[in-house]
Amino acid sequence: MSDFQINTHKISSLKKRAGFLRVQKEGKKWISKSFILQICPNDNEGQRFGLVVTKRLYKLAVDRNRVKRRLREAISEILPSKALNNYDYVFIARRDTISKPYKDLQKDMLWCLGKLEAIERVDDIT
RNA sequence: UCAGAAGGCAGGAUAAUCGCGCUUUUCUUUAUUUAUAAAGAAUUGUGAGGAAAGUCCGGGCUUCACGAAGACACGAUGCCGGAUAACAUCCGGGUGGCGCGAGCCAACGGAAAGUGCAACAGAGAGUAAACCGCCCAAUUUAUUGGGUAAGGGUGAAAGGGUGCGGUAAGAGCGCACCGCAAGGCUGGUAACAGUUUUGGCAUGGUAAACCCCAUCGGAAGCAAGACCAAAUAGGAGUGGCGUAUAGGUGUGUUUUCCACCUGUCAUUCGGGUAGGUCGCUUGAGGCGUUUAGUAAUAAACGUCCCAGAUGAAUGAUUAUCCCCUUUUUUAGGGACAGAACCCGGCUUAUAUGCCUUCUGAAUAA
Repeated sequence: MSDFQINTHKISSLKKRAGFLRVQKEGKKWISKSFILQICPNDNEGQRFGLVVTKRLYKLAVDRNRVKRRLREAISEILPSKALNNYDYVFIARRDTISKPYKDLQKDMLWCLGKLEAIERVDDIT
């Protein structure tokens, strides 16, 4: 498993409720103004991401779809090149996600990853 | 020009970079029987709505039930004719109401089958009733007995209305006109309309109160359902015999009959959760022309293929233009809102712009 494979690997999405629950229970999380990020290592299944946009947050389907698209766009730009492989990432939308400019979303994502990745690197060293 | 009425259309535009679903073609790699499957890359085409929404009706499609007779429910619809696969929809007409008008609105069958309901006021509220008044009679001159629904008063509503005659005073008591009811005739497919004869006023309202009448209605839904299939549990189908007792099933409930099952014997073999594939988009399809019809719509011909996802693609960022608000340099904003098996409707939300026809008023010719 080389670094080259990480970059070309296509990120897949979490599809089962069980996967989300596992990340929530076993993973670590960091909260930004745009969203909440939860991460958790998986069994060599590559990078996987999940999106959570509850109906309570946005009443209209149009708004929920818009939030998901913006987050997915940012994920596909950042995750494969910057984040660790063989981890599951779950993004939970917050009330401000829809009104934040796109650049702020990118910044918050890098910030969250940085905070969480730093912890993981310490584990790798030890 | 102003004020309105009816109907229809559009639902920001263009470009650049990056990206997603499905799809066309090609190439590479891997596996095996020269072809197919899987993965990756490039490439072609395409990718939300008028309401995609609410899930309120009607269908298609799918599975189950698709025995007989009887009784009792339940739900929906409700002027007439037509359109349609069907409808609670649509079109045309009738009746009633509103508006100067164009037009709009209508749960619009039955109250002489029955039951119920109506506060307060009022003498009396439904087989009418005598408080005041009017008239007659009697007498103790102020009351009693009787007649009377024309007048007053009460009320949402007082048992036909107006006028004339009539009378003690009155009264459909009689007559005329209007209304009402029943019958006839004429027009209309019909709802209904017109007209005429008779009656002599009976039958107040409420059925989105129960109800009655007529018509219609099997149930559940694509998480329907079909197939491939790790796991797990032991069963499932078919045929014969039996059918004594008892129980169960037969899709609103229930009764009777009837059938089947729970029993036993023989025989056959798969079973179906995770996951996957199909169902899944060529259809009561769109567009155009012609013909028939007042119209809804139908027919014929030509032409087009126009989302098919499944933790759910249809986007992100930037620039220019357009529109709106504004402090007119600039800044902010772009209605309602996102397909989930598919159609026909209904209902609700909807910034802004545009078009057609018609009505009323004012002015000018």
